[in-house]
Amino acid sequence: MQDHTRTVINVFYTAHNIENKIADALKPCDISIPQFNVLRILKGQKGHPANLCTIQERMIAKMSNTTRIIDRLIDKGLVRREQCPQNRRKVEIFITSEGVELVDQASTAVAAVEKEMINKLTSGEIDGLNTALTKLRS
Amino acid sequence: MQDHTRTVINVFYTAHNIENKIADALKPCDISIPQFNVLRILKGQKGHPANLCTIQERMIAKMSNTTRIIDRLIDKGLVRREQCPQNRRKVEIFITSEGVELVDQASTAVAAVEKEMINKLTSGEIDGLNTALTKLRS
DNA sequence: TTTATACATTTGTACCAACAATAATTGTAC
DNA sequence: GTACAATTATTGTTGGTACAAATGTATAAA
Repeated sequence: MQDHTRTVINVFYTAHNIENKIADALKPCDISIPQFNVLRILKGQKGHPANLCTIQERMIAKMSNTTRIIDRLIDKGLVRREQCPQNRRKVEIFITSEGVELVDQASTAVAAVEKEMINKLTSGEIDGLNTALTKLRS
Repeated sequence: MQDHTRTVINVFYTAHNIENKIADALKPCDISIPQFNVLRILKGQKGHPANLCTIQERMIAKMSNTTRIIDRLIDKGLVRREQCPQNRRKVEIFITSEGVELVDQASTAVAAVEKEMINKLTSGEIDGLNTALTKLRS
């Protein structure tokens, strides 16, 4: 296999591996990674609601999917959706108290997994990794 | 945001970005990345067929999904499926001449994208990246 | 004011992935 | 040789993602 292919596969494989570990950590909370991300963004709003637009900007996925991810969070009672009174095109998403409780629990579990992985690298290696990844995308 | 979270997101974001670039390169060939991977494995068999098992081992996806990915390649006339005469539980997958032609074309396009990205890094950076990624998974 | 354009979100379609359950075949123990 | 387990592949279900088209609302232009 050629050098460039090997490195690309390494990035894929690692990302996939990390995703699996985080998904496993979220399993007791019964939420997916995208659902966790939405909850985390909403919690960061500190009580204020967020439009779909705002949520979308901070997620990797496309807008059209954000609607459906939120549908599932509503089914679970973790968020609430209301039409924005100032601009009725917009929709405001609120996190519920159940949602806050769950995202706190989930964050602890995810942070533990992340730390365990990152601790395998020196701080120099972490810097190098971040620099290389950013260059790859540029 | 904490350091470990930032690095994990960087890996995700980069992997996603690379996937998008490769998927775009495959668009003219009208195949997805998993479909391309199956074709590449079959071409590597150099004329011999491969069981689902064998294909599965070299892919990230689960067995159950490999069946359906191959269904789509059959629809496009790129591969053929036959029951293995020695062990009728097994299924042999053959690549067609149309499949070989397409995978050659696709490989060229993908390799170009990969090279363009990797060329942004020095060979030292590539080594460091590979080492760091492998450590992350270990 | 009517028309056009842009914005914010939703819906439809096709594909991929994880997981569980099932079917068919083969291997093994007795 | 029959009962049971293991292997190989398929199917069903749920959730995620990309892309295109559609809906409803707001704003600007004629």
